[in-house]
Amino acid sequence: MPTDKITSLEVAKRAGVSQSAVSRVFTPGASASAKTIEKVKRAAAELGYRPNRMASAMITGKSRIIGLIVAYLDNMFYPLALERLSNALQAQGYHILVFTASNAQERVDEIVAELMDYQVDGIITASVSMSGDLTAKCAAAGIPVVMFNRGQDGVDLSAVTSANVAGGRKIADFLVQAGHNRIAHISGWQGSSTGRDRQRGFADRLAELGHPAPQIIDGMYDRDTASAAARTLMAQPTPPDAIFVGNDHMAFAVIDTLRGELGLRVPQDVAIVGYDDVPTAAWAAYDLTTVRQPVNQMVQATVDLLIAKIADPIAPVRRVEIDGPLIPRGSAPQHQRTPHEGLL
Amino acid sequence: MPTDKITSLEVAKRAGVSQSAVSRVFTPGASASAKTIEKVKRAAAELGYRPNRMASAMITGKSRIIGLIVAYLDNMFYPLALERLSNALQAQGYHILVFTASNAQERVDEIVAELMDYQVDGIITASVSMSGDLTAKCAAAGIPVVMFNRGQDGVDLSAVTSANVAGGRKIADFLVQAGHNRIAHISGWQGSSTGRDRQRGFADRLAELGHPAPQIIDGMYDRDTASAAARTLMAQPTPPDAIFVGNDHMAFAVIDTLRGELGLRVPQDVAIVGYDDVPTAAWAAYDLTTVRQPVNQMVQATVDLLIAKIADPIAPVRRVEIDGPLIPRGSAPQHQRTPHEGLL
DNA sequence: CCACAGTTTGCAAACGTATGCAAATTTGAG
DNA sequence: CTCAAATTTGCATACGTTTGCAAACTGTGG
Repeated sequence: MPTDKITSLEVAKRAGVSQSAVSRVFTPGASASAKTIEKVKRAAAELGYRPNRMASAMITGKSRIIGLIVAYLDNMFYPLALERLSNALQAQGYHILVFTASNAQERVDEIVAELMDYQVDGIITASVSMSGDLTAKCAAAGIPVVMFNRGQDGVDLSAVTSANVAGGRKIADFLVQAGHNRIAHISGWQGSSTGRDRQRGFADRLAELGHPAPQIIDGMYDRDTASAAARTLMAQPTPPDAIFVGNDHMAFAVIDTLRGELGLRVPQDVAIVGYDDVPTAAWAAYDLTTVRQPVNQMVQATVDLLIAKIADPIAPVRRVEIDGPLIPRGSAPQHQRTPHEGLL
Repeated sequence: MPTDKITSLEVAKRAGVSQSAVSRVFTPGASASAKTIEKVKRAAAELGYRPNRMASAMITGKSRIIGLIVAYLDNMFYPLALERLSNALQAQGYHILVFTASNAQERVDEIVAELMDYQVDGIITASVSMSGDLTAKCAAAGIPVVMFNRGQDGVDLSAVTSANVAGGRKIADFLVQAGHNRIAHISGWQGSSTGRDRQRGFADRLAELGHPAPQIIDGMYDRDTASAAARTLMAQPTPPDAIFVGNDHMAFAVIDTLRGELGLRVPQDVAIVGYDDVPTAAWAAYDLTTVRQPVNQMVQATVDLLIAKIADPIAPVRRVEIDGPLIPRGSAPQHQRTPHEGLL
């Protein structure tokens, strides 16, 4: 082992300075003369020295690690967000420690405890909710938390989401404009703010436009549940001619079920609109009309909020909502629909 | 802040023992009397004490962090692997620190340096290659490395892959059996062992069966490149009647291009076979015949190899290949094909 | 009741870095 | 060239844990 463990002391010895000098050269805010910097950098380079982050973390309390708690990775929206978050944080000198929380609540508590063991500088939660006392614990420990793509009432945590209510409204406008009059909704999980908000915006806007309340089934953000919901909807005497599905992941399942299992045409028999605009939505097989969640902007906002809170613990809690456009594609055409009674 | 920083010393004081006793209670291998354990655990619980991992990491050199270097997350195979790896490692008390390597080689070097800063106990690389001197550096630093879903020649690193050569052969057998005689291949990136091995198994087996060498285009594991390759193949005077595409991710693009853009029928005009069996392959829109990569087994083998190497640095380097079945689906039916001259 | 082996315990010294403090050095103005 | 102000430097300590060592304690057979 030629280059096993090089400490700042060895570098100091070789550079002919004190250990503190070496430390200062590698500490951003510290003062050192140009001459010292030069000598130390040279010696460090020759020995292949790099500061030991663990030692540094212990003394400063800053690990430069961000804990990410994530539940599902099968909805492509999250892997993408993870990738972008990781890149954005790497650019700032942070890295992501991943914690997968199958789902259950008590697991989240245990996970946060583990996170604190690692002295993480901040926590990002994605597709998962934290209990109130847990957030209290984080606050007490002084760990900034930002919720990504999920809000939570009655908890003073920063959160970044897309403008879900506005998105739901856009879809209502779009479907009404396109001439649909039997409109249904397979909603996102009603236990999540995203699911509720999208549904609320959608239903409220339909009501404003004088449309009857849409039939709604909770799809639970689950493919099978969404497929079952689609079957239920279409088995009725007067099936819908348009369905807003609470996210793209479920929308794909719904389209598969309609086309493959029920022999229906999308969009001719039923128009389908999703939410997220994951890459697959643009694939020809689905060509899904959907509302885009601007991942990059959401990621940037999340990172900014977190970094700000780490730098200044007094930074205020904020709820950021980022608006995303409706992307019209083939599964729900934009133009006025020719009158057509669909199935019946 | 009620519970800010509780150290082992405070617990010791409250429990009426020495600080070392507290440490020993929380250190698996250490000895402590039942009475002491009881007292310490009680005091720790009352104060909400948890050992500081950073301090522990500094002194033992073990961080219980595994570095994961991953390039793309848009091929669903990797998010799934990440999720499974994270779960498997969490079960062993380890966690994953994510490093996204866009792709470039020099980035990987920098990333490994950063990894070493964090004193990671081990490294898993997925969809990315390490240079030889880099592996030397890791070996020198005593950091075990396991390559996931990628082999590398001339480098003594442990690697876990599926049986790619065998998989390629299975596909050759399958397509020949189904009666195809104009067989082409849009290969995985030839810079990767997976791409090369699948191609080799496929081409070798076709030759063994007395078939002419298939036409091969490198799809680079990229959707656009694969689509372009599909266009090129089908634009020929005698287009293929079956294409083996190097992974599912590209196969979806190929199917979209064939059906949407070229107006061809899959499987009637061209049969398509993929590789990976990501969840989307089972979706009705694609219903893709493919060779399954047994993610769970691959993950388990990876974790086992890594843990073994961490526990015992002398553990031998191993190459594990796990065989996966061909999953027949609609994109390339199993039964004998009725004679049919396809396009021409 | 004693000697002895086996446990358990506390003491103190690490681990590698950051940082307050005071001494030493450099800088700049007059 | 001188002196004060500003900057740089080294010393020593602290961070929270693990661990070798020797002392104290436990239980056992004679």
